[in-house]
Amino acid sequence: MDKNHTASVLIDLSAAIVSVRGDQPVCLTVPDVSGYQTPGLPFGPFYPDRHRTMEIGLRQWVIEQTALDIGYVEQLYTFGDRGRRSEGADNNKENEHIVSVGYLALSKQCPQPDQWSEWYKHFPWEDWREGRPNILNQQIIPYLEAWAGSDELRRLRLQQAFGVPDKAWNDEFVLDRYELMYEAGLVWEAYADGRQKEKISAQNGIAMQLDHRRILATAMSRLRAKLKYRPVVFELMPSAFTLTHVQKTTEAILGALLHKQNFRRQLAKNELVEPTGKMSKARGRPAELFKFKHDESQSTNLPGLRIPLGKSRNF
Amino acid sequence: MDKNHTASVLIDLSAAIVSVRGDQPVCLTVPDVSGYQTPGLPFGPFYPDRHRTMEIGLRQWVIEQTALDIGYVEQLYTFGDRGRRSEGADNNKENEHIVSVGYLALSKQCPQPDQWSEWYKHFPWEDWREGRPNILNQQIIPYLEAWAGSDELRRLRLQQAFGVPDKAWNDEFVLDRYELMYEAGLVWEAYADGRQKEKISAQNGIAMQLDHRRILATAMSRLRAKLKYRPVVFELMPSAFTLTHVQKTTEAILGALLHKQNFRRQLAKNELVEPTGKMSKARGRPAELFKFKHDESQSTNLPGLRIPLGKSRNF
DNA sequence: TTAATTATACTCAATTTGAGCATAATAGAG
DNA sequence: CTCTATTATGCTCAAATTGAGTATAATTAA
Repeated sequence: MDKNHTASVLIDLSAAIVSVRGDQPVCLTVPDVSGYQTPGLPFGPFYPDRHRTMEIGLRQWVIEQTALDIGYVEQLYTFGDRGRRSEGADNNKENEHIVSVGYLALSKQCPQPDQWSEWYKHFPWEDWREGRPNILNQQIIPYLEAWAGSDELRRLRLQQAFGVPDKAWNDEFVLDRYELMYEAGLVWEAYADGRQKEKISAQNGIAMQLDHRRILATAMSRLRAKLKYRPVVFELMPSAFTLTHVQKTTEAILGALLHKQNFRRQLAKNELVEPTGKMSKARGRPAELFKFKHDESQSTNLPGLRIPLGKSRNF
Repeated sequence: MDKNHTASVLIDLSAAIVSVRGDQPVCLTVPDVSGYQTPGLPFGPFYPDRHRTMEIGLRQWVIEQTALDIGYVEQLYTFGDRGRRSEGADNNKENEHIVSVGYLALSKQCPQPDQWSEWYKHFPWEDWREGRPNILNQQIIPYLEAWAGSDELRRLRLQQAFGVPDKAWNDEFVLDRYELMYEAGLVWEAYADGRQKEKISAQNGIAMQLDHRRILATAMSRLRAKLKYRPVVFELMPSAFTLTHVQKTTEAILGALLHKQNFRRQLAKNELVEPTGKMSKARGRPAELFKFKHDESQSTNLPGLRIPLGKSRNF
């Protein structure tokens, strides 16, 4: 190993801080700084001699910058290739390289509505709650088909990620779909990174700064997967809630509708909730209010919801 | 954010390169350098201006140093806290901080037997193929019970990780168990890091350098989990194999025995293998030789083995 | 030729899933 | 006060999957 190469880097801790507002999953964003109208994920530097672990460092700047109470935090992925980042007018001395460590954090509340951006504005093809999104057949699939042409490998990846022509849609493959669209030049970021010469015509969702939409896609994939075997939904719920509320929150994240009675059966079987004795009042028959049965410390290792793995989700 | 703190770090890419030799999962290790008799995982520095992504950087030094053909590579976790590392006599200028990015890599072969270390020498409590390991009841559990005392939180974590007293053993919680043992001062690394004053008497598995045993535990957890829903076993198999061979390999990684007929039914149902027409010859009735049905490019997104999630595994 | 060994086909009860109907409890309209 | 819209919840039932076998086949080694 020769030493003619620099190995010193700066570390950014980027966070996809997720919450659910009404029936929409949202993500904390910071306003545009680059001149484009693209929001970004919040991030802060990691100071290794100030914080013992990166997670502590992350929690620190989240508290300082947002005053949010984030309970659940999970490391997503470490990206060594940030594309255009290092050319910018940042405060890094002499064009130093930046590695970004992406985190997923869950928040029960989302105050200051304008700072939270809805997932499906950035990924309109991922919300199947009202049937197959039109943007797929009208925009995305035809473009991707053309891009694949007769390339066998590309067609296989297309089939895997988007289920075309005959396979089922898998809600967990958010990242795969985004990366395929990036490679095919179907998202703005591909143009911004110089992979694509012409600016694309269609707005395939609102773009984000740097690789932030990729980090969000990673967060969505991970959260959708985790939901099915660990009880993380409750990190997004208030202390007391109705079963329907849990279901609506789950459906928002999955971008798909679930069978009501079967959903409740899973909750009951796994003993994830217990009644508070109180009732909610709204339109219709009042619903019982429940609370999550277990404390934070062990919540990550509990069974989860056992949601069907993607059958019957092909419309 | 003040700037009185340094933010510049060096990046190590550490790899748990896993293979299976006979009926034992093994991991590539490098000999001791620190004077203790503890092996370590191989690692190399990341040069951000030489390699576009960290995975490329990793593959590069693996090829240079080991000449191994690693197909499957997956990022595990990025650790910001390496304990004793920065005090060492390393070649980093002025005590620079090191962040280590852990990777899991799978190799079909493992030449040079002395360089590969068996998993269960480092984690003897994780191999349940011949029943519940004695070391649990004779060493580990009594110590942990004493450590927990009447602390409610500690007892809960103990129950989660080790299943005591009445819950089932979950083969995926390798990391949780290791970290609990570390906190309780039951492994050598806790002593080496200065968390534990006295050197522990019992050898609870062979220790490793720095945080390498933690990285290996992360790799084991991830691989055991992944095995159940993605067909990664085939990354450890030769091009043609018998169904029994697949099962033995799976059992080695899980550290648990599986029901033969049901295992084969899963393989058949998910259409993961296809016959080659050839037969193996050994003792007993010859077995048909199969090959993995799909190419590398999509293998990560295929269904997998759907192995029971940990029932009936409490002896 | 026989025993030991390994492979594979087939069976069956228990459990889980997918999908639905039936009934209960409320608010608000008339 | 009664009816209707609305939401909650209990219950059923067929289909699929899982867990745990038994039975039989094809080899090698003695």
